[in-house]
Amino acid sequence: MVTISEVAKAAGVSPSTVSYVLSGKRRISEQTQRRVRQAIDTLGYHPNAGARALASRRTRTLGLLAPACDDLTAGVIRQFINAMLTAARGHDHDLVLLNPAEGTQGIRRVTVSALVDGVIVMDVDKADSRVGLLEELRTPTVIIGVPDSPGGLPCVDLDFQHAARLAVQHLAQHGRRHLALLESPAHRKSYAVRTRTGFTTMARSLDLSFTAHRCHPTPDDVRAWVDALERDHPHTTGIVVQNEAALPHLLTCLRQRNRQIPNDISIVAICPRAIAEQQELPLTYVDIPAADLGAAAVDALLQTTPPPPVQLLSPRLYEHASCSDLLTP
Amino acid sequence: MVTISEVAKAAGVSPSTVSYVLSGKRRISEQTQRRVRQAIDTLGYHPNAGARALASRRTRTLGLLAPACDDLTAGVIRQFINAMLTAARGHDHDLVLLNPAEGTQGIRRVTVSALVDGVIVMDVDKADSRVGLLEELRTPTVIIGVPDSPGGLPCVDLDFQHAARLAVQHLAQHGRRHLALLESPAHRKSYAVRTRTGFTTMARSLDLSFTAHRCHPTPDDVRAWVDALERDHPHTTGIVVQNEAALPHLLTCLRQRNRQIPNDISIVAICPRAIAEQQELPLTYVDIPAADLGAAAVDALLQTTPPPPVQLLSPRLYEHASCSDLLTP
DNA sequence: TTGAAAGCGATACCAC
DNA sequence: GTGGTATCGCTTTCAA
Repeated sequence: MVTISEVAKAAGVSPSTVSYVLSGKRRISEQTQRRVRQAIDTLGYHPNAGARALASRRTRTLGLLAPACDDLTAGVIRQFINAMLTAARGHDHDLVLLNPAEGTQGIRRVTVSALVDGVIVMDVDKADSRVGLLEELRTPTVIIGVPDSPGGLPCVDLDFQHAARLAVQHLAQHGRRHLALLESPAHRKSYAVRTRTGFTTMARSLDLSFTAHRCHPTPDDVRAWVDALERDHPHTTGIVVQNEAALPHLLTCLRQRNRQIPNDISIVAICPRAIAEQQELPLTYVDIPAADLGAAAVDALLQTTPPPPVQLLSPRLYEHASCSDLLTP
Repeated sequence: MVTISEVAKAAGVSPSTVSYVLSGKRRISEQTQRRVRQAIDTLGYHPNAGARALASRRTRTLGLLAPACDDLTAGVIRQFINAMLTAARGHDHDLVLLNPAEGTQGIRRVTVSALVDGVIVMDVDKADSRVGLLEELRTPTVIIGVPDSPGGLPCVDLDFQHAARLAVQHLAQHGRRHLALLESPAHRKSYAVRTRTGFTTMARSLDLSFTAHRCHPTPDDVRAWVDALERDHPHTTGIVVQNEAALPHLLTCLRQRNRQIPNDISIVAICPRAIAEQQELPLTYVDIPAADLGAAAVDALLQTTPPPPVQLLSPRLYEHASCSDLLTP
């Protein structure tokens, strides 16, 4: 193992000088800097993470509490994780995965054992028990999502309310006056509620009829959801899909029933672009910009300036063939 | 921050005693142990990770190099990650995510900076540049997958050759004598090759006709794949799907062409159970036991006894409606 | 512009 | 069965 002293010796300087070259916290002459960097390169020196953390009281590591889902939403989560990993590495930080199964204790452990400098919490419930603990621990924290009482913890999220409004507005502009919202079963999550709020308020204000129901992303449940829709709201001509995992099943089901998209029924999904593009037909969608959100979360955590309490990214709608105005009412 | 000395003081013992109570490397009287644990609990003590790593030269952290895919295979990857996280925590270890984008330098960095005690590498190519580096670094490593020249690095994987044989055998038993293999585009991965090998050898030995082609998991490409199949091998009555992300598109496509499953054509997928069960019909599948594989990898990394060079888990086939013998040839 | 040295908090060896 | 303490490799203050 090559240490800072060896580098110092090789460069003919003291260990502290090497340290300062690395941290940039002191002016070092060009000369010396070159010699030190030279030595670092030739010896292949990397500072010992433990020693560095011990001395500086900073670990350069972030904890990430991500949901443990294994269904189709995994793709979205994965995009978030990738984005945050890239952003963290961009700030010369590492990412350790926290186990959701350990709940609140896991967070406590990594923070009080000084394994991480901060924590990013995804997938918070509207009323989330972890929020209280995080505040109390006074560890830098960023939440992806917006719990009912963030209690001072900075939140980063897509403006789902706005996203739903965009979707409704778009459908209305294309002549759809009877809408349905296909919701995910995650009714405890704030994004679900905010989406529904945006959906209903916009539908009301445009004087549209509407209905909204949750549905598990399984073929059977989606079929049942469509059954119920056709029975109770047979005039529905537009569907907003908040439950991205249900998309393939929904499209399958509608096709089996010979419901033409967009002629018989239009669809606007609220989901990441990658998901929308994997579907069997070109979907009009409001993007969930996972990469931007992940990067924003990491930046908020690492910035020296305190981040805004709630940072809602503006949604954008991408128009494709699943909603256009071929309909002749 | 509560330190080991404070715990020691509170318990009326020396710091070393506290350390030994925690590590169990020395016999400590019941009495003392109770007092120490008591103090630990009331003070909420967790040893400082950096200090511990520095003194013990072990970080209790594992590096995980997972592929950064964001498509449907993300679900599989996520299962692996969950399994490994759980297994690692079960051994009182943490997991840091390595950035595939940093390639070989990332591995070097975390090992020489003593951020991790070992590395798990997923998604290795048949000929993978990282293998050489890992050997040279002499960091404990486990590979999930089997590169052509593991060069002494332990490998853990499903026995894909056997898995493909199971699938072929099953189709043959149900009267299918003309088979196709729907491969993923990942022809550089060893599992792809091993699957194909198992497929072809078993098909030959059972005197079946067969064909195998790669396909991107997009609706269009799958449709083209089916087109080619119907044109060049119109008698095909059984498909083995190695490309799990293409499954939904394949099922969609076959349905659109009124090809009944399993009467007209049978399907056996090689994929994790969770994927198989998300499809629109009950698939017969050979399970990729991500949880078992992940756990096996972590165990291999953390066991004191050197792991076997190549550990191939036996596949198991689960029978459902996508392959049964309703066919009357 | 640079060096010396005092910690950081745990481990594990040497004593008893 | 327990205590004292040198040590791990780095950061950062104090001094020059």
